[in-house]
Amino acid sequence: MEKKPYYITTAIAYASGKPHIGNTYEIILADCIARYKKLEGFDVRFQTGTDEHGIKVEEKAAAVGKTPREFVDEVAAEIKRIFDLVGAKYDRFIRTTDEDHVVQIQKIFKKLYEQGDIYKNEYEGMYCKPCESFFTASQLKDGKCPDCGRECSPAKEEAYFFKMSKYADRLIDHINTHPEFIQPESRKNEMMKNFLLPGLKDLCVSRTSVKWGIPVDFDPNHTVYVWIDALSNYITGLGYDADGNHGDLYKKYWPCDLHLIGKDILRFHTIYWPIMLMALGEPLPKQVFGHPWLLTGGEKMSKSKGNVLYADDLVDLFGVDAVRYFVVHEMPFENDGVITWDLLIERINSDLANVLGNLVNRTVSMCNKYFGGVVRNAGVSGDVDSELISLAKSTSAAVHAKMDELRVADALTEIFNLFKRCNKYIDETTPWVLAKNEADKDRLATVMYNLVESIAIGASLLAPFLPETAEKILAQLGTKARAYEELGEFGLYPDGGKVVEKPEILFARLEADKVMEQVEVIKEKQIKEYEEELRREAIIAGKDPDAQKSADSTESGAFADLHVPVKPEVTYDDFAGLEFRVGQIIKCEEVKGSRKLLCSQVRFGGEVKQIVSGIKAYYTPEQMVGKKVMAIVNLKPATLAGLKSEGMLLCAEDADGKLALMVPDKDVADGSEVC
RNA sequence: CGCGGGAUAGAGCAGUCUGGAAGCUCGUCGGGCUCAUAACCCGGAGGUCGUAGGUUCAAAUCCUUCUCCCGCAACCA
Repeated sequence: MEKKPYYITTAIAYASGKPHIGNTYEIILADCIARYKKLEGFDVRFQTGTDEHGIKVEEKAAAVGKTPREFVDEVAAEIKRIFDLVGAKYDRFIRTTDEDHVVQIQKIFKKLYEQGDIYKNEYEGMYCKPCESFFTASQLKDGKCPDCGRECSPAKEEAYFFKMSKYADRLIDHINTHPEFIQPESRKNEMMKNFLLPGLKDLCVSRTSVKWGIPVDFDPNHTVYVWIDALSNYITGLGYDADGNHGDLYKKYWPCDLHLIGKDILRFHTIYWPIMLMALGEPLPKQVFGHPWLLTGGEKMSKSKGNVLYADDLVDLFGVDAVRYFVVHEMPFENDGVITWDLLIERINSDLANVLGNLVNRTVSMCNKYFGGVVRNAGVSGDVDSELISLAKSTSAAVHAKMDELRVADALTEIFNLFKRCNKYIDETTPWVLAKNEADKDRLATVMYNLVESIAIGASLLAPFLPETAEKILAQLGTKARAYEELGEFGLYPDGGKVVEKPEILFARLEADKVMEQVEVIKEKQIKEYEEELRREAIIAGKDPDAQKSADSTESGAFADLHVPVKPEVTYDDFAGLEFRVGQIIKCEEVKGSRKLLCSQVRFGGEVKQIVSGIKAYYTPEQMVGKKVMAIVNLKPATLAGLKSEGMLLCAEDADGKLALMVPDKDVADGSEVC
């Protein structure tokens, strides 16, 4: 019988840096699903890879003095290394710089253009000349280029746009008639209400300002912008051909069974991607699952705090399967999951070391102790056997049910319930008591057989999730993994089989203190690397390399190199062009409908200006009133939340974005100039 | 009132759609056992299910109010 195809993909990782455990989680989850489907008898194809184009890669490469190509080669290799490290067995690791991908992207772009779905227009935004970059108004920092800090000016750029609106109704209809399309279902409403129902805007699909990307072949000034490039990997990786001469893989595996992605990019996968496919006349993926995030405690992962968790550090400390177990088990279906060192240690100790590892260990030990390692079904059953046996036989079905709903964490729990039941069975049957009485020998043999058989079933089910561990357990039991159809049966362990002489410890118990010592080392290393990175960026931003040397030699501690100027030098005239004055806040109120803004009336001598500031989180209007503050008063007025703002209050901002108003050290009259 | 999600035992979560005796894992306390990695098994304590109302014979679950978190979107001059 021909196997049914099953095609699963992850999002492709952006090749701008090393992926942390949150990114890696997705690969592990996908790998578990892929391996499980394989076990079930599907002809599985699993694709992952890297998204390598775009401005960020261009910049990062420049920061380390490399060409984009050299840079992405390195990062892609690193990402691949980490994916391999966690045991992911993908069938293709696609890179958006792969030749076959590039060719098809150009063809796809052309096809869409020729059939009128892509049209040329103008993109409007703020433009920074030195950086040759466009920014949206919201990306600007203090009205200036977020990268170099220089003035930006409104400009237009020629760009290609995709007619999203044309297909919106069809997509809405598809989503309504295919409730399983977007998972979890709660996300469906979000997409509908936020983006589809209010009306889709046409999507900008090319740039002239980004050079590192796939050129539009019929208009070489243009580069294909991220969406068409990245999303299409799911079909180009199968040999899709825009002219219709598809490869065999495409014919076999498309449409995709499951796109596994982070919840943050659900919008692109459930709106833009389906519409692109509609335009190309191809079938839509069957399901898109936006999985939640793994968070570290209440804190966000941040390199400057040294609390970013990387898969390779975790694997070093705990081993591959422990990491796989944790991330998959701890991740709930809809809400974000939490990962901390404490939780990690706790989980590994209680589930892997105590429940599973110890079970295998004590079982193998007893087999050796009582029967020289031989496992014999002597057929003397007891009352307590049936419960264990029926659980062992039904676990496979329970796992199947959970996996069908993509509840991978729950599937794992089902398997562990069987192992827990085994531990209980040992207590119920007390083999050590049976061993004392020669008359109970056959009963004892049967008990051991039931245990070995149950563990063999559990280990076979565990294989997709913890492949190494499953293999080790089966090897210790002296048997092989069961086929999927056999998992509902009990008694397949060969009568007279033999376990290994000495059980090997599967998961050693962890001592929290010792682990935390190693964690500290990792944290320090990370903070150092982060500082190194800042330093490099500072150099690129135009800092004198000689000054850099002296900073190196002073060794004046962690922060010595953190406050190097990152903006280019200015002349005194530049400075003198800015007018700062002391003003007194005479009135202040919250801006309605805004979460961050306060609107203040500030008196500068005879003049009162209205200034809107984003500091609601740090000051109440009452605290503001009466304060003498410093402000720039000749800034071009802007409109914020519908209110005119005629200046900007000066604040100190720390690394966390906390703000503190700058106030004069001594009491001075409002209106005084700051110079 | 921009959109959405969340609030359940010390910690991490399920249960909410389809009302019907508050559950799981870890931790903690007590007991049992000794084959095993101080493990395993049994039992206990611990929650007015965020607040305030409403519907109902019955509400964690349905409706309304408010508070606090978190995403996205934005307006962080």
